[in-house]
Amino acid sequence: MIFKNQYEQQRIEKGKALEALGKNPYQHNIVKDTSTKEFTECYAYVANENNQRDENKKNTVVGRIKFLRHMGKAAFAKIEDEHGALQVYFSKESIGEEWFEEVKKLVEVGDIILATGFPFVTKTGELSLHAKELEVATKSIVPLPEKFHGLQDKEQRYRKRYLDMIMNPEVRKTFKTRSKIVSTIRHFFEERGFLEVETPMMHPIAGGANARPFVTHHNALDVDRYLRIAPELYLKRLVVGGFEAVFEINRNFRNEGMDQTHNPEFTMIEFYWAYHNYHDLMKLTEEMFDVLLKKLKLPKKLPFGDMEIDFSKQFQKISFKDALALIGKVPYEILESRDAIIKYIIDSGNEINVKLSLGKLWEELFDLFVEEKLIDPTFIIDYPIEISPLARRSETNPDIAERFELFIAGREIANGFNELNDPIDQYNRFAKQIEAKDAGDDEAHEMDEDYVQALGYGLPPTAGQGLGIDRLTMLLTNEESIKDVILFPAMKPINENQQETEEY
RNA sequence: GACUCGUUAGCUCAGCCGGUAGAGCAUCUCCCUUUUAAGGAGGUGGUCGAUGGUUCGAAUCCAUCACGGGUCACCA
Repeated sequence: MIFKNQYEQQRIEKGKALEALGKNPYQHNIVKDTSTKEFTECYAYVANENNQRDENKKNTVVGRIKFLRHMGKAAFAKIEDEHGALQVYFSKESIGEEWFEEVKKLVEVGDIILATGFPFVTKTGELSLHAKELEVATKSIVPLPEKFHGLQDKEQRYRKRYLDMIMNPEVRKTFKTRSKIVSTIRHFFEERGFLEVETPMMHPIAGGANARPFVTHHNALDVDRYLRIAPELYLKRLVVGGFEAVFEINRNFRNEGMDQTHNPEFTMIEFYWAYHNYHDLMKLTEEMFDVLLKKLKLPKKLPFGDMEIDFSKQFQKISFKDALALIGKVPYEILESRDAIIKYIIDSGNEINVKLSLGKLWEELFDLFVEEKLIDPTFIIDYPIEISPLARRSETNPDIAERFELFIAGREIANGFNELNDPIDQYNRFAKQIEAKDAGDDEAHEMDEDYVQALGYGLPPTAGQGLGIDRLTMLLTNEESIKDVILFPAMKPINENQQETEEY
């Protein structure tokens, strides 16, 4: 039996008692004509009326009881709906003696009630609804957590997000903001002529990023499929096909560790823009942040944790190499020497794999000395080619990719580049990845011949970018854990031995 | 994966120099017709995350396991 504790049993009995009185504890066809927010806004004038009430008005409000105070022959219930809260007053006199006595016994915190009556202001000055009718819309069986401290336990908050939402209104606010972020971005791209598309989530080859994929099996075809780690290669196929500006906002899946900034499924927007370059992308990204801050009514000096992020100036642009020297304070003169870099890293008290190539060592230096210092929005440009397998090579410097990443608050937020569209070069880079894979790098890209084939038909000059929606949301809602911006974050199932499977 | 902290009533927590459990809120029974975490009186409720061990005796000490938080690693 699921509802086995004494409180739940008691509440089930109360539901039955309501039924015995001819009151369905799970009504459906109830009519609500006013939200708590509309009620408080509409009747603000009542405070100025002579007797502090307007008995000519009649409204029906529905909400979940969060507080309930019985005072003998009268009672106050604070009800909450999606947009606000309202105090409902009812008494023996107002709803009838018999029903009042039943309500006293059978209605409690957690229940969803419907109250009909007129607006008035209490002695203490709170605009309230004076109920003439009171009905139970939904009887709640499981008691709510304590009213003052609410639900604190993070595990319960993530596992039972619905309860978290009932108890913590700011959680609802965060997810509304997330929704607004997504819709703002969607409109931003649509307005600029981008076409939203949906590409496969199940891939025969996991490509477009360096990550371990989830594997599943398609029975009818008897083949394994990989949950996508990135939509990149499909979106670029669409550009080959003639869509010159496309975007997709959807989930990626990566079979890796979880922490404050990583969830196995996370949301990305990727967009591809033919006949544009990565400088256009950076400009577009700045515009997008501008629009986002305006839409969300956020200040240009955005607080985040104990930082303040300055969006009032143009985003800084600095090359990868300059960032190492100027921001990371790594001496310029060691940057061309693998041995010198290795020595520098070890001397600074860090461990390093001495087999790494120069490009990978630069990446290590960046992660160690630069990334966390990039608080205000900063584009790092001109990446080493060998850590950019899908990016176009610079015409002036073959070691450099025409690529940027955007960092804010010490974190990577976006990654964009001019797309590699030379099919032969792409084939060779895949081949190199295969070698790495054979050498034991299980995150190296796989050969995707169909993709190379697509490039063979001609991918126009195109710039493409990916931006993590979850991390963006963290930034704009000032949340420090990705779990706080994902409605149902990944959690380990509770041990089966401890679960009961008795029948109800 | 490593380290670390945590898991006690429905919820929030105390107890942890070993002697088989406490508070507040909630719930139950009363009183109370303008309360704001309402108030007053009295009650119910817990195999102290699980399994072993040490001990005359374990919520408390030890070990293993489960789940969670944090840090690190992995990971863009």
